[in-house]
Amino acid sequence: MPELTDVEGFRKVLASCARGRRIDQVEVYETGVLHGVSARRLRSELEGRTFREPERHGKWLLARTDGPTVLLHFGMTGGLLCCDPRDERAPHDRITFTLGRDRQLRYRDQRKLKGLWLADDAAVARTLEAQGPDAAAVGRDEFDAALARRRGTVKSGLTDQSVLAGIGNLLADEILWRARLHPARQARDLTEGERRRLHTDMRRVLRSSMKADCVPPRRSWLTGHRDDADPTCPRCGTGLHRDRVAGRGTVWCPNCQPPPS
DNA sequence: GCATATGTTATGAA
DNA sequence: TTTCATAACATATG
Repeated sequence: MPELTDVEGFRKVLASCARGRRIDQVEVYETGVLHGVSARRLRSELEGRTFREPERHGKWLLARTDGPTVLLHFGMTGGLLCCDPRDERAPHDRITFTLGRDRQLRYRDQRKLKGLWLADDAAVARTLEAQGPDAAAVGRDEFDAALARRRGTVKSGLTDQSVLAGIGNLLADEILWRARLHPARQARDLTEGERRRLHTDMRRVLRSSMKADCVPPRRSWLTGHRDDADPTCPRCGTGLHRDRVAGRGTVWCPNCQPPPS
């Protein structure tokens, strides 16, 4: 699931569930999601600490404490839940943080593609250095500059986390459809007007998606049609095309999004 | 068995 | 140096 919008939802879960609360107990059920830290050290570094205001950059969630920061990445199937410690554990609950008598934060992940890192401020900075500006915060000029110097397709530019942080496969298709740009257009070939439109529509898509904590599968959106057996464009009724662009399954409207010439 | 899945990264090639 | 496709990672589903 997790793109910027989903991770922003997890940030809200973390803030409302855990901010200001003391970590009484850390339980590791699957060490495969730990990176560069043992279960023993994770426990000893975090138990007794208090969660502070969490932050997000792109698809990274920064769980700040009064000690080290827990960096979380959710891969394709990860999530963060606020539970009661007495709730039955789900098969894919990998790490739990018990916060007092009636709260437990759970990192749940089926595929274990990513996971948790324990980081001091310098390590946090190193991780974020590799990331482009956050897609939900980037201004038009910076967005413009990043795309104008980018070679390759506009879709690969949007989804490259070192160019722009937070856009995944679903969001990229939705944004390009909204801006009426074919995903295989060369980023450098976009006119200034097209880049401006792309920035505006990206902000629109992100704002609506962040309200829903996901890319909403509404029937008025591309995402609401992409899994149909015979999908059509909600704007013009034309049959949608599907192919591989930038290495990912990509859906677009051949009428609204004219191919590169 | 095959292909697919909202993510990242190592690898080799263009 | 950048960008591309591909495979790999681990798991589920159609």
